[in-house]
Amino acid sequence: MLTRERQAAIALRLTRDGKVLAGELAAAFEVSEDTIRRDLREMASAGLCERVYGGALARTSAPPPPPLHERATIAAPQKNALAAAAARYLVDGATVFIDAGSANLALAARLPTDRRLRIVTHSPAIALAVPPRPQHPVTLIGGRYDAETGACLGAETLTEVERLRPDLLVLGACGLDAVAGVTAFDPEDAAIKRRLVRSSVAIMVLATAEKLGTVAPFFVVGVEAVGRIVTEAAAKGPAFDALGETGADIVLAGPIGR
Amino acid sequence: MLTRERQAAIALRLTRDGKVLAGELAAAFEVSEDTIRRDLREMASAGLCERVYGGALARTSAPPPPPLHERATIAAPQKNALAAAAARYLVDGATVFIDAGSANLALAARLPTDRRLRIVTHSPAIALAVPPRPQHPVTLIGGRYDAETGACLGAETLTEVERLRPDLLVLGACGLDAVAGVTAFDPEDAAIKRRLVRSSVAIMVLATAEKLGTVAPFFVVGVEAVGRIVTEAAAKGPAFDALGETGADIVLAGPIGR
DNA sequence: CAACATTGTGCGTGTTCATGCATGATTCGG
DNA sequence: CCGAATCATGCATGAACACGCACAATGTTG
Repeated sequence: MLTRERQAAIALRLTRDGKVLAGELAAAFEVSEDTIRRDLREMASAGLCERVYGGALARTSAPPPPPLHERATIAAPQKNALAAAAARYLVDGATVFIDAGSANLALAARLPTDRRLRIVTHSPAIALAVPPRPQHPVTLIGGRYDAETGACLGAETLTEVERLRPDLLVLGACGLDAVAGVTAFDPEDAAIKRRLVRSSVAIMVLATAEKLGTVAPFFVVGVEAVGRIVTEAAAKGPAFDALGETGADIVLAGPIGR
Repeated sequence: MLTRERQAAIALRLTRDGKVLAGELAAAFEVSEDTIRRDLREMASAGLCERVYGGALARTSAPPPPPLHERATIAAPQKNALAAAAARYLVDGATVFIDAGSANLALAARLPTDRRLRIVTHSPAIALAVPPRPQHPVTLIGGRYDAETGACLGAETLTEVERLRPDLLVLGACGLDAVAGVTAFDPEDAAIKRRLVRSSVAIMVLATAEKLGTVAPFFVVGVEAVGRIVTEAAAKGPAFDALGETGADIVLAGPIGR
């Protein structure tokens, strides 16, 4: 029996019984308990189960996706490169709505200091990320705070958002696909995004390579409405080519220092 | 049995019974009381229970307010009387938005059968309460369901709501005061209510006696915007008199059979 | 083909953990 | 204020554990 095969069988038992015992598994698969423990350790570090004394438990509740400030630390170089590339398209004097998202957070942190930009956001993390400078005043839209998306959502936020007419919307995308368009994980988030799209003059999306070609459950807007997509050179592939045919202005971000 | 498993079982008993006894648990799980005490200590430090002499109590953080269908059973005769009085003001052919609330639920259940009324609501309970009749078509507005208020709230709901122009809004009021106006317990609920008020032609509020003169945290609309208030004869008092001076049409509901 | 790297496994060793018991302190109820 | 119940703490014990090492099977390179 292959190791991966055995681990898959353990995962099956986990979902079926909610727990597994190390000794039990060792007997069932005719391997030593050490091997089982190694399996469980591996699976736990991959987030497939919770390791406890005597065995392992199935991951209870929803596997909590890392909050925004943690997402910001993964693939940080790529996101900084995206932000640097996107920053070139922020025109002096514009009112820019920055949607929630880790790539957008990077943009907020490295706004070009040589241009005046009025920043509006419904994400507290982004509001905090903008370095305090007189040329970059920040307006934070409030509402019911949702830790998952890292933004304020709900009816109150929507009411505030619809009063805005930003020159540029830096839209966050949980998924970006030529056919499915921009999609989001949360229905409330998607509703806010849709409203933002309607009221914004121009739209720009920052998307790391792994977002391209992926689809999240809730539709926001088609790609044809997005004027500019900033992504990585590493993203080239079928999904990238399909996006290029939609007419959007695609900007490739290289390493920062280029 | 795994330690964590046992603690989960204890947590289950806690939520079910509200309390647990150390000796009882020791017998049930066939471990020493020391082990149970260790469990309870651990759980208490994790905030899962409150440690007391002899056992532990469930964390009484949020006292769960009774859901809508339970609130409907308290003061039911008064609410039915309000509903009967309010029903007289539903004009044939009107589109009526019925806001969430137990008094409004009573109204939905006893709509006058001799008039055609297009019912719109964002409360599933109210949609279900309307007896299925061809002259009373029901439109349910969706969104994120909130069990506390018994209605759909959030950005999606607001988006749908603002497309409506109902002839009459039967507004729910958590508090009704001559000075503070109509107020609500939930900010999201209040935001939806405000939008409904803006788009409705006429507004009617059903308020039991105990609502009069009370104030909830979130402002919805001043009393001057409410065209008709239906309340109980038993409500007469200072708060009632103050309301009368605002110019609203005050309707007193008597016992049903009068 | 031979030498080498990689991987999965089992075993030995020392460590950590869960548990029950003993002990003395604390709390409760009368 | 006293006895009984309950508790926290320390300790002993055995089970479960992580780690390092050896070995075999397999794949890789020269």
